[in-house]
Amino acid sequence: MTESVSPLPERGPTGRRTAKGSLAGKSGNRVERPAPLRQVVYDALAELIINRTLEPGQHLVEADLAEYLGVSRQPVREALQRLQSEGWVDLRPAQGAFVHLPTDEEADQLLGVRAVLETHSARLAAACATDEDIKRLWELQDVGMKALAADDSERLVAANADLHSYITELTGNAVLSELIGLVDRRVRWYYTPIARPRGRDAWQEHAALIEAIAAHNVDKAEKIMAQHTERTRRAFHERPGASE
Amino acid sequence: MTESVSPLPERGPTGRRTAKGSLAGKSGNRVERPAPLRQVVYDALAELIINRTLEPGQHLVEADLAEYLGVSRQPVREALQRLQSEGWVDLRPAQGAFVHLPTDEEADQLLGVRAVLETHSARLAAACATDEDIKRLWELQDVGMKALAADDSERLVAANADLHSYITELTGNAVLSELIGLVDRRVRWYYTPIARPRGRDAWQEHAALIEAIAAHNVDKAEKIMAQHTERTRRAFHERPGASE
DNA sequence: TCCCGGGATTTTGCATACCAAAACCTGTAT
DNA sequence: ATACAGGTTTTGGTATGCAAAATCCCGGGA
Repeated sequence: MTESVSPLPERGPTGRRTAKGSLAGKSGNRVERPAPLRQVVYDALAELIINRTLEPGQHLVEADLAEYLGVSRQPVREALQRLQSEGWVDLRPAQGAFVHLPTDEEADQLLGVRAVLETHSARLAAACATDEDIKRLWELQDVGMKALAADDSERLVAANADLHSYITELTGNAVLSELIGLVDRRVRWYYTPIARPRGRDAWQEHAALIEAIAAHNVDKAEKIMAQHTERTRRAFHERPGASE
Repeated sequence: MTESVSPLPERGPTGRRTAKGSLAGKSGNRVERPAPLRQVVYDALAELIINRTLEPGQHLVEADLAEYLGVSRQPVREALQRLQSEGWVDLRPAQGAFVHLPTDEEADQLLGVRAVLETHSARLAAACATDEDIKRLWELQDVGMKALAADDSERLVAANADLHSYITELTGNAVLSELIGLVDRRVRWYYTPIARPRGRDAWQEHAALIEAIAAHNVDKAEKIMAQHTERTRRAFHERPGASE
């Protein structure tokens, strides 16, 4: 074998020809595409982790998960790696995946980062929200108040996530939205146990926040969000069972 | 086949027994472990993308990359998926990977997020830096000044990344460091073309920043970092070839 | 000439099978 | 109890096959 490595085949700068013609740029109702299996597996595992079916620290064996989900090891491996990159599992070399054990310190750091990102997000949202956006915010607020009245913890957490998520989308900064999405989803995991006691205050703060955004008062929106996220953080530390 | 899906095997709450005894918590000189192949492939591809061997928009064919790197398709797939999650490539379903085409808008959004994170990072760093840390910061500053004098663009970008990265580590917030690491690495990709003109000013600002951190003046450190990152953003927009 | 359409080709996504190395577990001898 | 030796489990990687989807190519019709 004297042959050296073969060079990468030349495929041109764009690989394929670029889209052109009258349809370019249209949002387009894409044809329905079945989700890749690795994505389905990812969602399934994330759900199992969030609802504590898979307990923190538990060893996840690829073959078992594959059999359980009725797929081969490949999509399971790929899902596990993504779960690792997003902090849901730890992948120990030659040992496999373990459901991540969140420490108090880590949760605090995560809540700190979240506070920074959400605060900035509130400022941007206040700057550019339209009347339509405001209307939608009040609708989401209403969903949350209903969940609060029904004392439904799960729906409450979901509504909270929806509201925060919608605010981040208002910013028009896709990078920021995506990052907050990652952080918030993990925060949500830690947050569940304090959702109930924190609920009433939190949703009052939400109302004040929406008012500030509606008034395009960027400084006020920023300040309220900073307080709101800081209080959530404090609530986490004062939760029953927190290590003092 | 009347058998339903089998339940997940019970493996106990922790899967394995937890470490205990006198060695618990020690940092431990781990035995040398060869890097997983997927990691090697990831690094190799990231390098090829950063140095523009793989051009933005180019179609990356798994089989070709695998042959080029002398590995099978599996580690290549896994590396590509991680590259996607970090914004280096776009993975289009049933079409494969394409080197990400950064748009001006996206770069701006990224620089915006970076500004927020780095600003917060500077504040935390100023609050808790030790004398040792300060010494190290000045050393890194020195490396940058030398690269500036030598007019070595590549080393300049690297030194810049090192300095910023070290500041984020000072915060003691691992989540924040990791997030900034992700964002900064992408920023660095866009940043390279403006490193030279921005250089002299940037390193003067670095010096002022280190002084503020050394004085534990959190507000000043925050303000300087905010200005610093905002000016970098501005420099990007005023770069030669920017679409007005 | 330009557009359209159908078949050949390429590439992905996933399944299956297999293997070496590493880590783990267990039972035995000290 | 501790240490060791051998068997088992699990990962990480390779190779291969295949269906579905997307692309490409080419020839015919407007």
